[in-house]
Amino acid sequence: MVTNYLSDEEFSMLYRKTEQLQYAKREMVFKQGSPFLYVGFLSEGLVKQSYFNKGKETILSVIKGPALIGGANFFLGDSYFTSFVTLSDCKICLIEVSILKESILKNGLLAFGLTSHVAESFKDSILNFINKSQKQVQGKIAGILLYFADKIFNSNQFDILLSRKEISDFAGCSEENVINTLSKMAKEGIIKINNKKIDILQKEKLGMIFQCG
Amino acid sequence: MVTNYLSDEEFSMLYRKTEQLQYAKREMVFKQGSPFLYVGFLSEGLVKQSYFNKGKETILSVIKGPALIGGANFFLGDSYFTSFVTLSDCKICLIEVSILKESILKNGLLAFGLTSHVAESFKDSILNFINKSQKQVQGKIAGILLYFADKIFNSNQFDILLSRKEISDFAGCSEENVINTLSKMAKEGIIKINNKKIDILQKEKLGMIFQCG
DNA sequence: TTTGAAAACTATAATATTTCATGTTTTAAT
DNA sequence: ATTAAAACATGAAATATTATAGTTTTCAAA
Repeated sequence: MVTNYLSDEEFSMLYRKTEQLQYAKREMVFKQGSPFLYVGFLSEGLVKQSYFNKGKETILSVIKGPALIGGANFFLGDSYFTSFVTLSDCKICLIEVSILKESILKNGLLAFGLTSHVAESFKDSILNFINKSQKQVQGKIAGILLYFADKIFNSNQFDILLSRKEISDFAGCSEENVINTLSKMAKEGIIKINNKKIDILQKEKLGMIFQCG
Repeated sequence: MVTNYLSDEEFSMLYRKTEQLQYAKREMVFKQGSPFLYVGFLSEGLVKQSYFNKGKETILSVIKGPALIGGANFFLGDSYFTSFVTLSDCKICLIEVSILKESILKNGLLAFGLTSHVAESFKDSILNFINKSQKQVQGKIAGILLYFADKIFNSNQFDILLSRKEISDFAGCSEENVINTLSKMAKEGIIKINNKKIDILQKEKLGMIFQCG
């Protein structure tokens, strides 16, 4: 965690200047292209990170608190590289970039910690893309379902907070393909779907599809 | 450039410990998974960066000197995340990680410079993947050709140093699809191919294919 | 509770991509 | 110069993906 690298003084400095906010589902936290003024500490909730290009959305990741969001922009220029939108109610602290920057220049460890965090999240995104680029749609979708089950909800039964369109923007395929693939999996008894509620019935089989597909 | 952030003392320190090496075409510089001991300063030549997974190669980027290679591993663990292989004869300085690390801890600016460089190259990779995920094969291949023409060789006539298989590992499609697409473009008079030598005849058209395809 | 819009779904047709089989050319080593 | 291996090429069949269009379901506002 980033806070591990802060002295008490630095922490209270940041904390005093910090605003903790409550966000509803589907609120924009940071908008791609707008001035980079805050980094967010997502203490509770789920957020999607996406990139928009010619009206097309690509979802880079779904992030679960506690986590830092927007940190990568520290090293990328003056405006947000991607958008962050809540998928559930969230609690987020906004930390002023100018203040965090001061702390970073004084505290090499904090800088290294932040950087490592940013690099890791980049690495995750890239591994995700590599994975997708080597798989067919059913494999990608199996991967997304397993990700939600194991990394986000720690349960085989969950409410996938993304629409079918969004799942397709995450997987990198058409919406119909997502719908078809999910229906087919349901027919084969691998999952049960009830709108956005998903129940993984045969996890090993789903794992196989992810590995092979 | 990274050297901008070094004091004279630091520079000579690094320089004394540094080995400048001559690499032939198709030599491995850093191997994915091996211990991260050196960062490379590629002063001359071309290098490909790839990730291997279950025997499948994914080419992340083709890098032209002068450039830093392997820097991202600073923030990613103890072994190389990707492999780097020369595509042409190259001159590369190997810089010991332990020594660079010392300099970085002492010099916040150097740290920030290195980090920004790393973040930028991650960003490029991600944009590249996003681009590919939204395009069909002809669009991806057009993009690769334009990249070589504009970013690497500054000429519409060049020797693409990748095999058809490698182009497919870069574009994310099958080898035959690359071959077919290139042949089709040649038949339509958009490019001329003679084995690895490529001549872009109708750049606007290629640009259109890149944009639309 | 009704109603209307958005989202989810389905089937089918059209398109794109991969795979496979086969043959040719190029390259590099002897 | 010869030869084996690798790279390149081609076309056709099989498969995967997208596009189109119409239907049903869901959800929230009136």
